[in-house]
Amino acid sequence: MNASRTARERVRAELIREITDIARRHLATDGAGGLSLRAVARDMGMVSSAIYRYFPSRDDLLTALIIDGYNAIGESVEIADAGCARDDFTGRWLAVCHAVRTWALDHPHEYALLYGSPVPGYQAPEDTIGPAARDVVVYGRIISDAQAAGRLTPPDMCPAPPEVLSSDAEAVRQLMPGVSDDVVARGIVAWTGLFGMVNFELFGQFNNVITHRRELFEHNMLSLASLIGLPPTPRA
Amino acid sequence: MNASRTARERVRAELIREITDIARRHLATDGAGGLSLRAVARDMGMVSSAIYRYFPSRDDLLTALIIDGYNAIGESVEIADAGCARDDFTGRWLAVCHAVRTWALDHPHEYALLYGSPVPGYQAPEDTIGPAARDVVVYGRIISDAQAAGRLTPPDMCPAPPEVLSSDAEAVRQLMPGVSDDVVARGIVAWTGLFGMVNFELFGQFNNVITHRRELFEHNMLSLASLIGLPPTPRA
DNA sequence: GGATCGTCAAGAGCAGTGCTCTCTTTTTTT
DNA sequence: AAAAAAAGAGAGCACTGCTCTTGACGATCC
Repeated sequence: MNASRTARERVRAELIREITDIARRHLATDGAGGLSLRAVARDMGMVSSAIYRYFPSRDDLLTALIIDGYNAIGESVEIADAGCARDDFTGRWLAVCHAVRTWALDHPHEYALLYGSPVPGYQAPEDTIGPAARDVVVYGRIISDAQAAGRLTPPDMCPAPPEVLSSDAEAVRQLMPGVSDDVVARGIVAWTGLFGMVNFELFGQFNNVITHRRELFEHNMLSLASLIGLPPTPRA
Repeated sequence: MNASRTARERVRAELIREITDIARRHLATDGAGGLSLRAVARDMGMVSSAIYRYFPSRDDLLTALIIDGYNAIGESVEIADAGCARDDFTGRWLAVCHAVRTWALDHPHEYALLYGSPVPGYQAPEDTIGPAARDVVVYGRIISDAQAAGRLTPPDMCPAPPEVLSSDAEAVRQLMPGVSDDVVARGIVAWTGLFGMVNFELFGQFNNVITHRRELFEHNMLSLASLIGLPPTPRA
């Protein structure tokens, strides 16, 4: 009985996979707002109402795509980090930055779904916060590793973070154990700066202004690396 | 004839204003995707097709809202900057940062329209690039003023920007005359970092993680200020 | 083996959307 | 006053998300 039930379940799982695949294709071409259950159903040779057997609502389909997206960019970041020498902290940071940017440029609509404005009327459920952390976990490990190796020497040029931020810093420190509140704050600057750059490039703020985007991006990521206190050059 | 013609035109202008006002209210509550011409028409006691006399398409209405939004945030930034002592460069930078953040928090959906993911199927026309620059013009003037006053001393901690970026730097330098390529690049880091922070806060990336958001924001903006080379403390 | 029950596809239908057309009314111009 | 321009009203098209009912298929139990 277990086998037979699994047979059904397997068909179901396969259909769910096919639906999300087609939906992702639609997402890539038309964006989140253009994602239509009926169109997906048409592509599958199904009638629209049948889709609702698998996804109770359009938002549930979106949620599935969002989780997949977080996992995809997270995996991409993990692979990029894994391809670097463990003690090349700046290189690992740069690799992570380029992985984020490249993935974003390759999947603009999916990226917009993850890091752009929330889809109107859609509220991200709790299921998304786990996979959402995959990329930042990698980032935290880089900082933490550099700190442990004694290679983190942030330039002192601005006041330490105010006392009131210590509880927040403590929360973030779970991702990057062993670093000071100051480094936590700098880490947030760099991380948000990374996504700020990607957002500007992807959402059109650089149009008609910046042409050598990859070079500017890399240079700016190096600036942020030095703000964190990472060694000035990769492989140094 | 001029007066009579103006009479009609005045009614027309008034109606356009009323449409955009109602549309903005809908935008504030339902977001860009929930903006419905029919709903706006209903609120005005009009029939839906009549709206098309004033805005040929939903996208044109969106464009009007976007231009208004850029002007609103730009004006907000201008006022914030104008409220500071001219030689308090770090204070002016901080004021601009807070103006952007406050406006974003007060008008989240409008902000998302400007700096979030592009609305699906909507392509921003050229009309939007003028007003879009209002805030960054203020920013550029702060940097430029600080440079002219000899108060811009960027810490040297990372390599200068590569040669290939000089043409892009030249374009950006129109906003901040008199500064080096290095400062231009740092300026872009800070500017994108500002919006990166606001995006993270507004789009939910800080949920369940950061609680003292204003304090963290201000501290991080000070970090970025020191990266640019602005004096470490306001009013110094 | 046959009855039963859960799962699924199909279709009709509801309320809503952007947008286009035609027709009538109102206002301006001549 | 007549002609012309502008605006409102309404019907209609194609589309959307979603719900409900109907009928068929397949696994399960006696």
